Amino acid sequence: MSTLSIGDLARRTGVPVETIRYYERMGLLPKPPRTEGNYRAYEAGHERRLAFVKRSRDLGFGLDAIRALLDLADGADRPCGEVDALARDQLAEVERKIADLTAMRAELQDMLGHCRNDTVADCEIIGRLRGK
Amino acid sequence: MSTLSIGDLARRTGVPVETIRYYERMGLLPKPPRTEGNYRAYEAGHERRLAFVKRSRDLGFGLDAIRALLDLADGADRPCGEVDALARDQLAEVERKIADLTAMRAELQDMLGHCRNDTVADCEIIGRLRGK
DNA sequence: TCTTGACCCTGTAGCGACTACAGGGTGCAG
DNA sequence: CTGCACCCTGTAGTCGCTACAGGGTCAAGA
Repeated sequence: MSTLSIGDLARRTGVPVETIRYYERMGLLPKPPRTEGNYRAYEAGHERRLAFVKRSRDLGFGLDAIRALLDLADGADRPCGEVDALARDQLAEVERKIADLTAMRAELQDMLGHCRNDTVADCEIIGRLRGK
Repeated sequence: MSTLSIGDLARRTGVPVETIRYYERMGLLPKPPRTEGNYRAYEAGHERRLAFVKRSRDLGFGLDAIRALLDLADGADRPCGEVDALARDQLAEVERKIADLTAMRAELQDMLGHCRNDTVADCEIIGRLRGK
């Protein structure tokens, strides 16, 4: 056969077996045909779809957005404005998180830079957590 | 009275009422005394402690780390090496997240930069999600 | 043939840090 | 005395997995 077990698919895509089953339950992957012994039997189309999901997850898209992207990807003739909008929303979200984390990093670095390694009573870090 | 209701405390600290009750259940805040009508009655010490928790959360510390920081903050005479270590761990975590998000941002920006706003079939974004 | 072990199945519970009810009680102003 | 804002407990939902428990399947080796 040219079919893949769920374990094969997991190895090829780097997505854990449990996560593949989870994506199926969430409606991101179609239910594959089963073997006589009730094992899932995947084909190349399933692997491509899962790879799409994984790349989208790696870019931080949520499962709802990925469902939408998959739907859009299936309609070849439609304009890609909606795809663009989803990507833009995701970029905005990523930039918001970077801004938050950059502020945290600055404060943590500053706290650590002032640490004189003495007792907790005089600790700059504790002092700032208590309210500067 | 100089005591605060949970709503007062929420307004003063910017921490939602439900979250304050949650922190109490999680052992981050001591159980406050109650009024006759079974309302929580907070004092200044509670407000300081909650402010400490909030500042720590704003820096991204997890609740376990905050519990540890609170314990350390109470022992004034001990050296602050453990505090330092917790802050360093947190900084490393923040830097890891920034690195991940920065890579996502670059890829999203690149995808959007190549979008020629035509049909989904030729869409650069979809194309890259499918596997470049 | 039997057994071992790796794999697969379903269903459910747990994670972190909240958030959102449902279904009730309290307390004060008009 | 009647609203209404506020408070109480307890439980369930969020997101995206992850980790069992308790079983079934299947191929290789003794």
